[in-house]
Amino acid sequence: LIMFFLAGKCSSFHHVIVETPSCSSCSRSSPPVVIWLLSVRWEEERYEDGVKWKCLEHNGPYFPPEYQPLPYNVHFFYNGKKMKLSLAAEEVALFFAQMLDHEYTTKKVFRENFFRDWRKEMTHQERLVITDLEKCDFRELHAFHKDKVEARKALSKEEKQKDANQKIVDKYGFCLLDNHRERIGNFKLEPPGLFRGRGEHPKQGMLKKRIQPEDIIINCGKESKPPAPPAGHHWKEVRHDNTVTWLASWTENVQGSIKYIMLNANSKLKGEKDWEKYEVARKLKSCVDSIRDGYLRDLKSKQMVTRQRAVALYFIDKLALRAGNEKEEGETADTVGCCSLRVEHITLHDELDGNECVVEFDFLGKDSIRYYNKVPVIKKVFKNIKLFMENKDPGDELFDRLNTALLNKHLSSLMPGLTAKVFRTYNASITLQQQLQQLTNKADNVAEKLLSYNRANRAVAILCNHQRAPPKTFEQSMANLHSKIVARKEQLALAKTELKLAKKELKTRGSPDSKLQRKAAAVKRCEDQLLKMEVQATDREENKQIALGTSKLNYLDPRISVAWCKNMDVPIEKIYNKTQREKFAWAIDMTEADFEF
DNA sequence: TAAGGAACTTAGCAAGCAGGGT
DNA sequence: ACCCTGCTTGCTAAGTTCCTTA
Repeated sequence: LIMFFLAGKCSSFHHVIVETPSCSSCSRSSPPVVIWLLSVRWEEERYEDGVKWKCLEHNGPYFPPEYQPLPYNVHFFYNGKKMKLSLAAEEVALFFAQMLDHEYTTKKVFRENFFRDWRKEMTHQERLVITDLEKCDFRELHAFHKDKVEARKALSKEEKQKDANQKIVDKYGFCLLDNHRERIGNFKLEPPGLFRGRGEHPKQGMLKKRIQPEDIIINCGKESKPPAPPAGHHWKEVRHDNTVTWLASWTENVQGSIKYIMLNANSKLKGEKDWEKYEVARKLKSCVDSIRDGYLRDLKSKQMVTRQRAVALYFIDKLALRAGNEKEEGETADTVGCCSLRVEHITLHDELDGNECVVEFDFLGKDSIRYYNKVPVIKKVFKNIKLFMENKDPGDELFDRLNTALLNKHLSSLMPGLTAKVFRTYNASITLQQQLQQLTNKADNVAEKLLSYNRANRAVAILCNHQRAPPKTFEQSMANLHSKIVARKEQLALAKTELKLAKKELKTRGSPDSKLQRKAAAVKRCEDQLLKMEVQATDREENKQIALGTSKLNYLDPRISVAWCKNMDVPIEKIYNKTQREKFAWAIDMTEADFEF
């Protein structure tokens, strides 16, 4: 061990138990002796530029089960008449039938796209007959599907299905990367179905085809045995590219984009990348002041591009907007980010609600989530925006001279590795750290500490606009919680009177002390539970439309949270569930209480 | 420099599941 | 033992960024 240490192969000893035995006769201590080595952090040799691994072995993707034809007593009807469909047409019909409970199957675009693609799967004969979607009756298929779901629900307690599933995971769920067994993130191929984009997607309803082995490129180590394709099939290609991290890829037919099978977030490869991301963000912390000075200066530039870049950066920094690449029209839902903002997305107010120079944002961002915000900005920014909007139509780009490539090129010249998205990471993490400092008070109990943590998390989620639809049962569950609180309050009052009674009894009749203690404990228990429930109610109410998960998983340096837990004496399990702990194992392992982002 | 391709991160939804309450 | 509810997990779409090609 010491030889490795001296050779620089091992940078630190983790969990090494050292004992200093004393001599039994003279009781002097001997030099420390390493008696137990639990784990050592090895400084594994860095691979040369761009190389991600040396050996990679896996069993390829798991294919979804083949289509099972409908039973004889389930019928499709066209124009009121029973009609037996070909296997291919039947499969696609069932996709549609399965979705019938969803509102979007009533949407015009969805139906048109579905019908067009469905007809492509039909035989010539079928195509001649089936010419109008309105005359199609999928009700029996729909009912068949619902029965199947019900049946599976009842069956799900049976363990045998779990067994089969476990076998699949064991075989396909892991790979061997540089002699480490690593979990794969998405080893199951996406099953065929109807595409449902988010928002008003022009391609919604189109058929997402079944992926064949012939569509798949396998990536694995040169020396390793490539996975075997399903019997009677072959892979599109087997390659050995160790500059990338994916194990398999294919081109998806609806958007024509490439999809990948990659490692789980808890893998070494992903963990290191995550750590790097936060290190870049921390580096931004050390130079963000001069970068801010820079773009504030640029607001006065003679060059229009420079001014637009400065205003865009101001938004990205202050509001944590995404970069906003331009998108091909008609291929995706109409959403924008910073650089692709259009005139119609902002309204300027010289004065609003007692603030001067207010910019009102209203646009659809990623996933067609609405961004709505009224932001007071500095005068120079306000004037510039006015200028950018002059003589433009609502549909014109606000930053007509700017795009993400230009912006990122500038950013990387200010700091290596700096891009627009680093600002989101940086501002999210620094906000969490500041909020935790402000909100947490050492005297709080665990429940209140956690409320503070969630509030800090919430501040970040609001900044990043991470929304969610309030759960359908939200009002109901709030009401339930409140009635429970009322009940608990009554119980508390009761416990208190009983305690008083016990006290009196003790004075007058000298009844046993243990009874008094029991009653006091009951009051305490009630108070604790009441507080816990009240905190929970507050938390839930404040969280109604906010999604905390995304920021926790992708934007907040886990070391901030780990250090906070250590300082606050809160178990890490209270803020990270099992998956999250696995993903952030690197941070949980290395972070000391004095960590500062 | 524009356009498209490739690789990887970020995102919300909903099915599934576990754990608490009755 | 059972049911409900809220969290976890899987899923896969939708972004960003960097690279390649013309």
